[in-house]
Amino acid sequence: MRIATWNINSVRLRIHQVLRFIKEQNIDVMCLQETKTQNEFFPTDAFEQIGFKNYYIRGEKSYNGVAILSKFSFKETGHIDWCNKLDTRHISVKINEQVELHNFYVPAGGDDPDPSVNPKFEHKISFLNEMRNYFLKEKKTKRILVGDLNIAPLENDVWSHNQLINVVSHTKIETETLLDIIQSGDWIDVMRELVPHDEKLYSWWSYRNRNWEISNRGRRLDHFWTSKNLFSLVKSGVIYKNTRSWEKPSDHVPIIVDINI
DNA sequence: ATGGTGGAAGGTCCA
Repeated sequence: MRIATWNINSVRLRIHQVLRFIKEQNIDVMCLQETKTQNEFFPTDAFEQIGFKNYYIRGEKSYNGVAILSKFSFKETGHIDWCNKLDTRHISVKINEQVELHNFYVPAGGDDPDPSVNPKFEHKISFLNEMRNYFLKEKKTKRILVGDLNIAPLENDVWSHNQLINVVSHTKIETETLLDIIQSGDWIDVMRELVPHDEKLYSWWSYRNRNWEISNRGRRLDHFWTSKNLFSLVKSGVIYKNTRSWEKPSDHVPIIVDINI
């Protein structure tokens, strides 16, 4: 099964890019974040026309929004209203009898990495703590977790560890908390299991840099994890950088993982 | 220290 995750930054604006990506890369299960539309306006027809007749979407006006679309049938297992907010940042499904798939859009956290003055950063940290506590209780299950987690946890997940150490997405509290979620939840960070830690690895390049490819000031904000008890079935994984060069691109690029389930 | 760009809106908020 070939599963992909992509922060698409408006599914309606970039529907043709998503369809092109799915067809060119022969994706089976497509997970999206930042769809930025209510369910009634989600372009489900376009997905159905390429054989993606199964979907679980959860969106709101203008912000957030997550979706899982698939060639194969699955069972919706619901969503959690993290931090008691009714925002659309999470859904989960069972893609077979055994395996649960979680799709997350973690809060970006605003600019100031001080939870006492920046409520967005406080929200991000609270969200992460709730994620940690939730998955502590799920250790025996077979799980996949994907999405835009808005944190680059390792030194070579950013273009300059020293210059970004006080920048939201790479601060100590964020990176330590994310690594703790991985460790305490028996997760494997698939892309980092496949790529040595001394190699730079990014999934996002800011729109604010016109020469994004030359300057290459990226960050690895997007993630694909499996539970430890599932990782042996992972056959390959890539961060598919090509889409960042497409016309009117998302600032994030997809991750593709092949897994024998 | 600042601003750089993009999306959904049709204000400005958010990234």
